[in-house]
Order: sequence, then C-alpha cells, then structure tokens
Amino acid sequence: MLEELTRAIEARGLSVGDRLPPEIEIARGLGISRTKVREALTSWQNMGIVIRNKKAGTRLAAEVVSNAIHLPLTLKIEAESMLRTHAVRRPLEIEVAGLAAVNATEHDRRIIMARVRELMASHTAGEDWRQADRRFHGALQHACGNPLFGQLIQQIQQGFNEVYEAPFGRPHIGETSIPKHLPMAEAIVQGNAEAARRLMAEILDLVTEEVRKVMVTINV
Amino acid sequence: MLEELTRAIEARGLSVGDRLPPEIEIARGLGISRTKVREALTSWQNMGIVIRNKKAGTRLAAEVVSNAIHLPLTLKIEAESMLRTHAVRRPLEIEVAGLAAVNATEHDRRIIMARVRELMASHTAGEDWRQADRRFHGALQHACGNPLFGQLIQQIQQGFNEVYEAPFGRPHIGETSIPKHLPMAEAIVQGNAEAARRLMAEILDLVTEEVRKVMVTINV
DNA sequence: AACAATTATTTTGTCAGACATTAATGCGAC
DNA sequence: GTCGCATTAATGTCTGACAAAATAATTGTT
Repeated sequence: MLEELTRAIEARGLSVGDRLPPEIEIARGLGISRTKVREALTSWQNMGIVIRNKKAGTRLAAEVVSNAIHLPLTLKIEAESMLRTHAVRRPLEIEVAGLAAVNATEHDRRIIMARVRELMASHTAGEDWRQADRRFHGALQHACGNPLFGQLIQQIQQGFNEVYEAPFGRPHIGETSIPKHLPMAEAIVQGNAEAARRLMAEILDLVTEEVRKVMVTINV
Repeated sequence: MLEELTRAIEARGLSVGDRLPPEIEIARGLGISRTKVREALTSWQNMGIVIRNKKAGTRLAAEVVSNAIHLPLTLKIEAESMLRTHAVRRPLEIEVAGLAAVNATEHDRRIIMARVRELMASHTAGEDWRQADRRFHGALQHACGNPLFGQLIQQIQQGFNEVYEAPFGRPHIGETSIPKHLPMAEAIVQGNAEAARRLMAEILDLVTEEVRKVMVTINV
C-alpha cells in the first residue's frame, strides 16, 4: 500500500509542500478503500512525511523516495542509507551483546538458545530467515536488562524498514554472518561478555561488507 | 489515545509477551471506537511495540513506559533515553550544518534566515518555540543537499517524540541554546562550514546539559 | 466600496456495523 | 496417537454515514 502510494506520488512529480488528492480520490484511483489509504497516510504522518489538515487536505512534508528495485540510482541511495543506519546501530547492538552476557537470567538464556536454533534451522532450510533474525536480536535486547536499548534499536530500524526494506529484503544479504550467530549466543549464555561483544561486532561488519558489495555491483 | 492505552496497560501490569484484550473490548473499555484503537495499535506496531496476529490477538513486543510526568523514576528513564537519542543525532546534525554551509542555494539561504527570525520572534514573544525550532532544523536538513540526513534525523526523532515528548515538552528545555541559532544561521549563509559545525555542536551540547540538569533535579 | 459577520462547502476525523481472512483449537475418524 | 476437518475467535478490510474544522463564498453594514 505504502509502495503504491509512493509510486503514485512519484509519477505525479509531487515534491515537498505539494498537496495530495483527497483521501477518497486516492482510494478510488488505487481501487482500495479509504480505510487503507488513511492507514498508510497515518503511518506517513507518524514518520513526519505528510501533514494533514481538515479543509486544506494532506501535504507532503518530506521528500518521498521510492524503493523501486529496478532503478540502480535508487538502489545505491538506499544502500548508503542502510550503511548509515547500520553505523548508528552498531555501537548499540555491541553494547546489548555485552550486557546480555552479564545480565541474562536463566529464562533469557533458554530463549536465546531457542531463537538461535530457530535461526539456524530457518537458514539451512533455505527459508526467509529475516524474521527469525529479528526475533533472535529481540531476545538479546530483552536479556540485556535495559529496555531502552531495545526500544532505540527497534525504532531506528523500524522507521527505515517501512521505507527501505524492500530492495534488501532478499534473503542473501547478511548470509555470511549467520554462522557466527551460534558462537555468539553461546558466548552470551556462558557469560563471556568480551567474546559476545567481539562476535556481535564481527557479525555487523560482515553485513556492512555485503551491503558494500551490492553497491559496487550496482555501480559498476 | 496512545497515552490512555499506555496507562491502561500499566494499570494491568502487562509486560513483554503478554496479550492485550481484543480490540473491541479495549474500545468498549475506553469508550471509543474500534477505529481509534486500531489506529493507535497500528502506530505501536510500526514502532515495534506490539505484534498482531489474527486469532492469537495482540501481544506486547516491547516494554511500555508511560510518560506520566508525576513519576520521578519514569522521568529519569525518559531523560536517559533522550540523552541517548541526542547522542545519536549529534554527529548527524553537525554534519548537516557543515554540508548546508557548503551546499545551500540562494533560495535555501533566504529560507534559513527567515526561519531563524521566526524562531527568535517566537522565543522573545514567550510562545512555544518548538515547532519553529523544528522548522529551522528542517530547513537546514533540506539545504544540506542530501535528503537522507533529514530523513534519518526525522525518523530517529519522530519515533521518540510520540512516546517521549510529553515530559520534555515544556518550552524551557533548550532555552539557553536559542540565542546561538542566529550566529549559526549566519555562519551557514556565509558558507563558513567550520563555524557552522562548531556552533551546531555547542547548541546540541547546551540541550544535553539542560536535560542533565533536569535529571539531577529529579534525582536529588 | 470596504470590511465584518455569517453561511456554505470541502476535506479530514470518527464512528458503527458487516463481512473476509487467518490461525489456533477441539473433535472425530482412522 | 495422529491426521484432517469443522469450529471459532481474533485481526483485517470495506462501506456508508455523520462530526468537526478550516477555507471559501456570500451577505449585511457602514
């Protein structure tokens, strides 16, 4: 839905300050209900992309960038933005790994091992392991004892996912890092904070490396 | 709406993994329509706070922290989270200031000066200057030439605003930094990147300092 | 004619109700 | 006991109506 809206806006060449058609016309134009249009617009409103006023209608407050996968330029921009997000997350995730090694309860440890096993299984089965990955990292964030880390990371990632996830949604990104998850989980369960931090850093850097490769592939 | 839901959840003592009542019951309980409840839950879903499943219902995926101003402990947690957000934004905002000094067009420069004048006017008039402040920084982000900076900052801030803005919404936070905005705007308009970066850093650090003061006040 | 007050209109915001879809659960046949 | 089917309880979607607000138009007054 957000994607269709994005495409429609790009096709019209709308930019910051411009007004969108009334909700009901958008709905008719896309052949969906006003409910869905409103949901998408509310999401954009929360992200600060549009401003809504009663009689005045809805206006763009930020530039809308499509995640159309076929455009090399767009893909490159998205790769850069992903690297940036990653750079912000990196120190947080590392801290989470270290804290989890120290603070995890017995219950946390069981969940962490269960999640990492799910991740490995999902990966070896050739499925889309992204959700399993998210759950695994979620377990770490919960185990670290400070809910603020988890909230911060999730909000940074979440805001981006909605706009930027599509092109990198294909399962092969981050694949090299998967095998490192098991040793890291074990380090956390054993309470080895130093090893946990080091392995988390290695995992994140492998992902970064793979995104960079995609960029090169695209740019050449 | 989100606040009421937050309070209701706290009152019930729900924590991560627990299930919320069905939407229709929440609606009845709060005396509002299911539409509004769904809107609020969708917002939380986008922020990664709840997970929704058809038959299984809605479960908490992250701890919900009320922004009730009367609780010292909560306020302290929120102050910490604000400091963290600030630490993430700091390097980005500084980069934006530097880039804006180099890349701003004549049009951008006029807008920046207009916005900083609005900010000063709003402040001397004793009004709530937060929106003017946001517009000013938005102008800088637009002028810096790379829309990704603006999007990143806005999304980091936006995700937090919804949950954390209330307690620090009172206009006095950041007041000492306001007078520094005019010199910074001038530095940018004059193309002095170094000065722009330095002044932006000073502004951000003044805000940090004020948040710290609030924390001390609360903790003593 | 200029300006103020009032009315009309357009658009978002909210609501209620119905139905579709999905996934857990219970039950029965094998 | 286990597989499959029906049940069912929840979210997801659609429709239509009305409320609220802000702009636009119109009317009244000086």
